[in-house]
Amino acid sequence: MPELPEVETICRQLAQRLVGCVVEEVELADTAVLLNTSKEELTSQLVGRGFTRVGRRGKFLLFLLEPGEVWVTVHLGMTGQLLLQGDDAVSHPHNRLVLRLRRGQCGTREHLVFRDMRKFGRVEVSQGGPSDRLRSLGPDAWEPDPQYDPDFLASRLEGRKAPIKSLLLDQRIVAGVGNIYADEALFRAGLSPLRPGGSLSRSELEDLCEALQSVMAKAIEARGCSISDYVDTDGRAGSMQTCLAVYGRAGQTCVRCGSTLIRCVVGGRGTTYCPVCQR
DNA sequence: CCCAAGTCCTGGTTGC
DNA sequence: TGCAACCAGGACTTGG
Repeated sequence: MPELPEVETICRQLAQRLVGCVVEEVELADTAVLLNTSKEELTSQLVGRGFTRVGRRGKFLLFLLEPGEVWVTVHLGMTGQLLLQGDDAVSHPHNRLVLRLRRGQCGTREHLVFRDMRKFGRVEVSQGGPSDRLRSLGPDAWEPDPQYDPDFLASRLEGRKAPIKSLLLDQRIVAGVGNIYADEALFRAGLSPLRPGGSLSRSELEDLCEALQSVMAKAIEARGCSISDYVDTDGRAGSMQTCLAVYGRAGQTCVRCGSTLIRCVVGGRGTTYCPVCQR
């Protein structure tokens, strides 16, 4: 389940290892991964161009290729993986797209593999800028985004009656939060996931802001959370799953007060929280 | 058979 | 009354 920390981990790896590689060949195994992009467009825009920059916005990965400012925007969906493999790359039933690359003039061969079991991931090619889908995103729920602060959160939550958990998952409000870190941040902030978004006080908003930042920072440090399918570009798991206080722990005891953690459904999403610590 | 996930879409409701 | 904003729920996908 790639959320902001998992995508950031992948982004950092690819920024180091993908820049300087030129696309030699495109192997598309499933046209359904393409969004607003034809198979012909994918090939003609990528072959012969080189990666010059790798970035992230929310849960989206952004790749800039030159010459001609060609952008590739990737969303990993639920189970998407981006793997960087050498000549030992092998075919796999869930490989959707493979870019065969060459590093430098006569350098080594690499393969950038987009693998996705559940088929929710998407790849989009565009010129002059990344995907239009980025336009509706709120600021990243993480420190480096200067727009992200309690004031902004307050303005977006004012008057909202939907549960705060659902609003945190709305990428138009803040970007990068998924089901795992929404539950974890609400636990850290001592807030019930069921609270109407507009009912949070100023100090509660500050706590929530701080909780999101601290949980994101810790998860990035742990190189992500490997609950089900997530791995980094080398296929290695992260370690954040061992640090989770509530997600996946329904029926177990609260690490803070010892009460039994409750599971319920909020906005159609499984939600775990402590009925004593979170009010 | 149902569950999990993230995003998009739809249809119904609320509030100005 | 009309309209936009809001909210809930379903579709999509497939292995466990």
